[in-house]
Amino acid sequence: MEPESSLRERLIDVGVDVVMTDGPASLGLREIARRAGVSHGAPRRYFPTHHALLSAIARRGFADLASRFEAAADEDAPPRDRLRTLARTYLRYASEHRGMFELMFRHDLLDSETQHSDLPPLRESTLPLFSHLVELVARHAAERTTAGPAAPPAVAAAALWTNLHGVAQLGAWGSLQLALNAASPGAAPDDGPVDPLDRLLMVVLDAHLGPVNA
Amino acid sequence: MEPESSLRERLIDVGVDVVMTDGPASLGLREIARRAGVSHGAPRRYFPTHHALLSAIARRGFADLASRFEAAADEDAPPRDRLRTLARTYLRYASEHRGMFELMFRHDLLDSETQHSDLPPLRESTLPLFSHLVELVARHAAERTTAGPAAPPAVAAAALWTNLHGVAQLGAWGSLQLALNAASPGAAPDDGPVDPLDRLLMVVLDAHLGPVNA
DNA sequence: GTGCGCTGGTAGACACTGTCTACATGGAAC
DNA sequence: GTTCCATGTAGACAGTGTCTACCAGCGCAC
Repeated sequence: MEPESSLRERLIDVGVDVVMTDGPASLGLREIARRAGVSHGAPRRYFPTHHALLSAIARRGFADLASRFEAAADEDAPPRDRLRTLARTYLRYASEHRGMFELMFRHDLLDSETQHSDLPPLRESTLPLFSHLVELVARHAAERTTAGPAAPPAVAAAALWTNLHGVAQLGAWGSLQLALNAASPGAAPDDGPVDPLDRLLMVVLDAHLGPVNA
Repeated sequence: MEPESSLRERLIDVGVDVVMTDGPASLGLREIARRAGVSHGAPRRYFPTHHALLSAIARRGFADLASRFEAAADEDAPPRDRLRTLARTYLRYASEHRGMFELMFRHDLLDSETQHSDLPPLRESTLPLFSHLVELVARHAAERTTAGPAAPPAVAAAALWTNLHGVAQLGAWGSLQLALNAASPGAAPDDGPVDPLDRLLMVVLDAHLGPVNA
């Protein structure tokens, strides 16, 4: 029923499906072609190289993530709440779409610089998100009345962003759970009233945005 | 002159050299064997699989990093200073040994779980560092007199660690510089009196450890 | 209507990879 | 002096990404 779903889109669809279920290791060019039901040379008509196809798949991931941010945004909420849901959305995406998230930051598999049609290069995909983050952080800082030479919003936002990314990355690897369990052996794996990663997120937000009761 | 530098060690040496200069993409099994001057089947005598050899190379990286921490440690300095040099050491290592750092966290290339001789599995390589971090964070928190229900040291340390890792990762990719430049277009690439990444590090430390003048 | 060219896909070759297996070779133990 | 084992060689195998030649349709000028 889809209007002439040209092979180009079908290849990306298949790739998205593969990376979601089996991870980037299964994203071979021939494998994608096989699952799409075409010969191994067919993708070449639309993507000059393997990396180009993977980049198109990753682009879907960035677009998906951005749409989740939009869907979860509540324009009327105070900046701090908006930042919290933004952070939660980021971490949820990373943990629920582990394979895609991994691909999105595997710059050795992507053409990060070159642009293929009239789209901007992949590396700039996170820029709109980042500027949004900067704006929210700036508004939050403006509302807080604590004095002191606050860091420029861009730097503060970068600090928060890198922290979220680090949590996502190390959490996806499992190192985080390992380290936390090793450091607090008293607690059972998940007997606490709250998910340990969620507790970590609260600490992270408190660190970058100040305690909630200030 | 080396006393019977058995091929096992030589392969690791060559691998370390390769990953330092050309990155993990050039760490093919046959490529390493070629540069070591042996046939492509030789490594199999010492490493049952390609991933095992890569894991041994990554292990060198973790050991190197740990020794740098030891070398830079000043036992008598206050916890906050020690944390700062630790953070600096981490980020310096990541930026100066980009390829090795990348390999160390490419779990798809490593045998993170299995142990090969009597060594602990690779995934636990960061545990000593982390417990050290927990200890320093705890001591720092104890010295600070600000009241409030501080987070448990393990969680606070995890928050700091993930932040450092995120800075290292996104910094290595270049996204950080891109984002910061895009957000503050007034500043020339490097006209500030201080390296932008260093400034970011200061903000990160302030966020997790409290402002320096408290 | 009959060629023409072009678009979109096929199929095979090439060099390369990691793994496996059969085979040399050399030195030490008995 | 012979056997045995450790160490390395060399070839095969399936698989990869890329490149190139080919080929089936199809619209379209003439």
